[in-house]
Amino acid sequence: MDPHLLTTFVTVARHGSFSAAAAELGYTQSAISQQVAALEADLGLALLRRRPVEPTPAGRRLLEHAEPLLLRLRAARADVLRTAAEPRHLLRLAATPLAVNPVVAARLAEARARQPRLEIRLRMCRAERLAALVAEGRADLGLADGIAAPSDPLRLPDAGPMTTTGVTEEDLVVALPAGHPLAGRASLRLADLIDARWLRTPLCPPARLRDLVGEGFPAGLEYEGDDVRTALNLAAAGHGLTLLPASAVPAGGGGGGGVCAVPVAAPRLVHRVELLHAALPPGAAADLVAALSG
Amino acid sequence: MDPHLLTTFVTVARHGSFSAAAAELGYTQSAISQQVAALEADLGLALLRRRPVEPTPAGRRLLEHAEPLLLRLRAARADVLRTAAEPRHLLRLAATPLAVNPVVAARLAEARARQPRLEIRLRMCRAERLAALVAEGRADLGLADGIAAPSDPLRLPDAGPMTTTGVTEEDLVVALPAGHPLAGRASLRLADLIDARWLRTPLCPPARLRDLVGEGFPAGLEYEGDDVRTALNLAAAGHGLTLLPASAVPAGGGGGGGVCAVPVAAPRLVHRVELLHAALPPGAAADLVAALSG
DNA sequence: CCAAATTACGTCGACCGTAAGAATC
DNA sequence: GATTCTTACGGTCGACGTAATTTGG
Repeated sequence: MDPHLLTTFVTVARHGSFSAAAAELGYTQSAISQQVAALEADLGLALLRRRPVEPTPAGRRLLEHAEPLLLRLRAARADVLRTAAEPRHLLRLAATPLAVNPVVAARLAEARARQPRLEIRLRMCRAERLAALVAEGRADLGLADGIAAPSDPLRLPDAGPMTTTGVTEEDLVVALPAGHPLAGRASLRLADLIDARWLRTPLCPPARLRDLVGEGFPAGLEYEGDDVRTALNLAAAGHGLTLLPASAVPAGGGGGGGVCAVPVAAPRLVHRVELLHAALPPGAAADLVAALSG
Repeated sequence: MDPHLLTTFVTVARHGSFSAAAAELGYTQSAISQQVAALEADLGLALLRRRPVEPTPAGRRLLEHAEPLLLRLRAARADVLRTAAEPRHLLRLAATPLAVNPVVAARLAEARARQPRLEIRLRMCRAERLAALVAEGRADLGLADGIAAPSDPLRLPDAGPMTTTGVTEEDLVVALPAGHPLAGRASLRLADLIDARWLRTPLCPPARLRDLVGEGFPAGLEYEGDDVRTALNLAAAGHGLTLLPASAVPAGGGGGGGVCAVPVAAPRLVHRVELLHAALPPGAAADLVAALSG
């Protein structure tokens, strides 16, 4: 179970070819063959079927383990090395699309006002990748958003020891087309919407939606992008409902096409933004964390 | 970052001695010294201060990563090997103290009635260790209990890809001494108890309690065991309140000393039991999982 | 001065590359 | 028969043990 052999195995499985893996890793075919053989000998069972090269059941199981394992290994290395890094003034921030709400943006501004030398590079990414980015040190700080019960932490993929801090919580609303029968309501319950069509978008993770609304709700349009205005336009046009933080839906229901935001009364849920970071690089990071935490 | 070197490093740190680690691992002092040196050279920084032997800040950080990392490595190996294991009729079950409630016990009985050859060895353990036990294959199935919002999964330490299934959810009650001012109430809110003294016991994880009740509640007695009757007796005697599943508190408020169980009305919480398992060993396991899932 | 970690050095084994040998499409 | 993986074999480098050396209490 040497990580070295594990990466080789993963690469071979991904390419479906020993020679391609050899090319990528800078080894000869022969070495790859020996490494795979060594791993199989170590475990005492076949991991790959040859010609065509594809994982056996045991191999598939190992693949499920190997990826997070290697991620955590890289994360550990990055985290330890960070303790000896020199101070930086450029902070690389990674955020999910809905994480930079007005409050977060304002706090970032405060921090920059207090620390003129502070530079921030903000990069967007999906929630699943965010923890990995931060863990591996490819981002210094992460801002993740999600739906949770009030004061409950978000469920983020575990990529090793990391600090998570709640930043904001705000009301959750359902974005309805202006003409929808429930559009005028002061609030509604998700249970009332069990038959509604939902917009499938990474803005509101489908897995979470399934938990909340129930299994097998009729799927509306699937929008693979993460632009909020596009999602709102789609919602306004009746392609499906969306769960969004209140601040993401323009007030008054005006705008282009008319969406109406109705707060979710039950279950009690909030849209939560969380800050996550591994060991902080010395420098401006600690101040920014403090500023964001409020 | 060879796991081999990592285990050596962890062992040295735990013993605070190179020679002791050498004895445990079956190496010479010299080898240990070289291994630690190799790890430090690889990372480019000191991990241990010598004489006395204790971790540097970077070393402490690495230790935080190393333990879960090595656990996951063992877990991966065990999981893959299990795919090739021969069928077993003895199932090793691990459970947290409150997980085997009447419903779970009844379902276990059903399964045994249907499968006469099925043997079950039940072993108790704390929640923190349960996921590790199952992941490493030292138990085939795990039954974990905890407090969560209705239909929300439990927060278990992540020890790799595992299947979790909800088994039961039941009401959560506060165990109050019979004479307590709130004892007669039909229900109460946790917010009402913010100033109460709580019994600190692994039966109700203190971390979770802090989340629910708030920071810095006055700590009552700390009970390190996990016997429910003892906890009830302590609660009856006024040492502090406890959150328990309804079925754990004898009805009628009678019993030895008098505790009164008052359901928790807000926040909406349940006591949840979850079944977790990695790859199922062939044999009776799948049936048992089905029986427990209801 | 003693216990304990480091360094020096020799040996053995692991791993990779070259090259020849199977196996499958 | 060509491509692709496997096996054979030799060289190199790394890892461990023995033993001498240094360091710190």
